[in-house]
Amino acid sequence: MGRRSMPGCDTTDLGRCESCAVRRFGLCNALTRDELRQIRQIANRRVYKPGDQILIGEEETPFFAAIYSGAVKLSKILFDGRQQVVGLLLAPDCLGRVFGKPSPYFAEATTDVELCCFPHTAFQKMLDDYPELKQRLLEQTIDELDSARDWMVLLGRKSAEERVASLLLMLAMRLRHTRYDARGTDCPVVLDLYLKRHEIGDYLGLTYETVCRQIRNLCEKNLISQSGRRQFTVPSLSALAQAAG
Amino acid sequence: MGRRSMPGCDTTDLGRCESCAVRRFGLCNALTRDELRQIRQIANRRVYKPGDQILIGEEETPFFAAIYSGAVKLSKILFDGRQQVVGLLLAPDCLGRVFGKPSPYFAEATTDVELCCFPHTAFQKMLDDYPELKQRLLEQTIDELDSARDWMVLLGRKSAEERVASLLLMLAMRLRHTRYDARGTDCPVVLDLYLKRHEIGDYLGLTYETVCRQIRNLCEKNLISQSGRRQFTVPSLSALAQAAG
DNA sequence: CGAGACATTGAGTAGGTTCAAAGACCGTGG
DNA sequence: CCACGGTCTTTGAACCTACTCAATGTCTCG
Repeated sequence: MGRRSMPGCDTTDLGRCESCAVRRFGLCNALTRDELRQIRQIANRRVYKPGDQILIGEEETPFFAAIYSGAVKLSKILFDGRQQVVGLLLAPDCLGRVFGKPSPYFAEATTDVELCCFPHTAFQKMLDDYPELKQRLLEQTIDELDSARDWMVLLGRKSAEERVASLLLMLAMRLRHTRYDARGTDCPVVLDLYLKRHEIGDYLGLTYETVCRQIRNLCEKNLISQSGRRQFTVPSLSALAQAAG
Repeated sequence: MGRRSMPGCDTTDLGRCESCAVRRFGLCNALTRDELRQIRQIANRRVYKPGDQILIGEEETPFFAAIYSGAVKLSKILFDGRQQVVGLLLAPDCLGRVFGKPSPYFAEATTDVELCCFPHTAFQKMLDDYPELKQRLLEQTIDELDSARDWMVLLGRKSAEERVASLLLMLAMRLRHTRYDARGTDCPVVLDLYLKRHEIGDYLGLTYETVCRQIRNLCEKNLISQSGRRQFTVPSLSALAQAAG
């Protein structure tokens, strides 16, 4: 597994909060201007390249972080190497444990990633001081739980084709949501899949060969088209949703 | 699906908090005596029989509840009837949505169940007034998220035999934990599976026939023995853990 | 241009499903 | 108390989806 470069780590420079997805849709949305100014003080920025390990299963978590940009793959690995991706974290999501406990997951950057990291004790203090923040964290955790359970349905009960369709649909929906492209509900969506075929397989509980074949299937049915190896166009979300179960 | 009897509903009578699992290990553990006295006031008790629907997908949740006794099956159903159980809730667990949003799950009693129910607004006020309580709720939600992700590994990557072994292991561990049977780590455990074969299948992403066959397998390997149709004895947890992956 | 990683495609196989039938258990009522 | 009906469970045989193994193709980056 790629550990190509050491994760960079530099401090400050966060006048960027204004345009940040975490501020607009995520955790920091629960903060007033003053509180935001305060959380900036304890935050520091880290950047990663595709393939970098951000967290290593069972090791002490060094921080709690919000994702500023990029995509992070969260996974668990069985003793014999079988792997299951348990989450794909994008822009306004959070990463790591709140209370400093070791996180039982591996987290790997699948694109260039920028994190906004908070040291545990300082962040815990923020949580205690600002109930809105803790409330927001609770809500986000509940949403994550819902997604995890949706994925359980996918893994337990859906066919290979439905799984691939579901993944593309999920990403398309997310994209539409954070971009606020609320044009007519059913216009074409172009989306980038930041994952290799192998990783898609580990996310969907399939082998990569099966993923290939099912992508071809969906193309032949005109439910999607490939504009690049990892870029797809979805002509109709509702048609895709049909195929996703 | 069984809707055999109307759920009963009576009020008060909660001097039972002292011996309650929710008090000892769950939410109420975060409260002082005084605060407990207060939460009692807003609580009311509901009882259900096996097969009763407690929550119906997408309907407004009538309450937030802690489980006093019994087992509740949480599931999602696909348009064509395929079902996936996404959680099995036992004694100190909680049920329903905190903020009154509709819960996207079906909840069904699989044994006799007693719930301790809190109306939304009153409970939300408790949460706002007692940060410890909210903290506890957050921690429990994180634990649930971890379990859900463990289940994703099971559904995505484990064989039928490993799945059945994992389920029994999980229940045995839970049982040992709440009963505080900390005798030598590896003594025999007797456990009741409150689920029919069909429900086990829906939990493990298998058909009930496969569940049957795998139970037989495990018996033949002496990893478990059946003492009743739904009661099993696990001679060695560590041996079972081996088989569970 | 070549090497390596990633993706695609094909053929054969296996684990789990489906379909079918028989057996065990439980509560009910004669 | 036993017989009956329904539900749940067990077992068998055929089938199918997704996996495995293997070869070929394509992209990227030095």
